[in-house]
Amino acid sequence: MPRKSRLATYSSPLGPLELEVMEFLWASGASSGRDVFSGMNSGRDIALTTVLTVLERLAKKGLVRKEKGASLIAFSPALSKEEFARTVSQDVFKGILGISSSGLLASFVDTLAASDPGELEKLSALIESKKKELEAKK
Amino acid sequence: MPRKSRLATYSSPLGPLELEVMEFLWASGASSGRDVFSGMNSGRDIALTTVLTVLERLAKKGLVRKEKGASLIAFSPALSKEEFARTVSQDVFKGILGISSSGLLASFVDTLAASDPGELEKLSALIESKKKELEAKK
DNA sequence: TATTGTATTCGACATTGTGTAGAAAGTCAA
DNA sequence: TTGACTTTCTACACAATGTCGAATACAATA
Repeated sequence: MPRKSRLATYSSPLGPLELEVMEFLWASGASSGRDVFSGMNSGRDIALTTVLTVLERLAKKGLVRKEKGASLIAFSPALSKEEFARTVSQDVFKGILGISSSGLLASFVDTLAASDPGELEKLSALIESKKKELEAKK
Repeated sequence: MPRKSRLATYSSPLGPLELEVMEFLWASGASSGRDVFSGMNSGRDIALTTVLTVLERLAKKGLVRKEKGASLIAFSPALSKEEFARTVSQDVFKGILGISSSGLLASFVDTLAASDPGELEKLSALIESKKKELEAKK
């Protein structure tokens, strides 16, 4: 029997190149394939068609919108960077929580602190308001 | 140029079958290949060798230890479920933080609250102690 | 010892996702 | 019509994973 689906736990929706393309689109908004191609100054030496293919696949995944502009076709992100991150992290968290929640929190706090200590404050605030929210619901 | 590495962002170390095997090992501790095979009552109809192969690959990845017991070879998890989750989440968090931190926190809190509200308290505590720790370092 | 019945290892094939890109077809202005 | 550029098609490569059968190794036994 062939394989059914992809990973059950932490979905990994994008490869490096795909992510690079998305980054460009998030930064620049609607762009033609060529724009993306020349704009993405990845160290690499990629062919135009490679970028086009990636764009196409991204569109198939619903991450990019493809619209015919005046003459050229324009590609634009279907989700903002934040929405995307949110969607992905939602899945990821669920997957990891499914495996084990203990230790996870500590890990999260550590990583966050290492990357941007200021965020700890925000997180505190979020927790407080979430707690209130839960109280209210009760 | 061929591809270099796997996903740059959220590594997804295990497939569904592999995870199933790990779950079994975490639950049962050291087991022979056959034990795993018959113990994993996955709905599926898998061959013994399939399980063996997975076990083998898991061993190659360092997630499973392979030891010759009395007669049979025994496989045991090289990391506890918690250690594993911690390792994975570390990577995952970093990946996602790299993409976008805003929204991520809210998402995390939401997911956590939905899965186990009690954990919010723990998280608060962790943040507090982390903040103190950072203070001290300064 | 030769036989039998597992245990373990090897090598293979299939599928999917991603990187990569040339060939072909389409479009439009000069 | 021609030429340059755009867009689509088709294809190859490679890694990860699921999936096994064949071959080999072994150990207890007839």
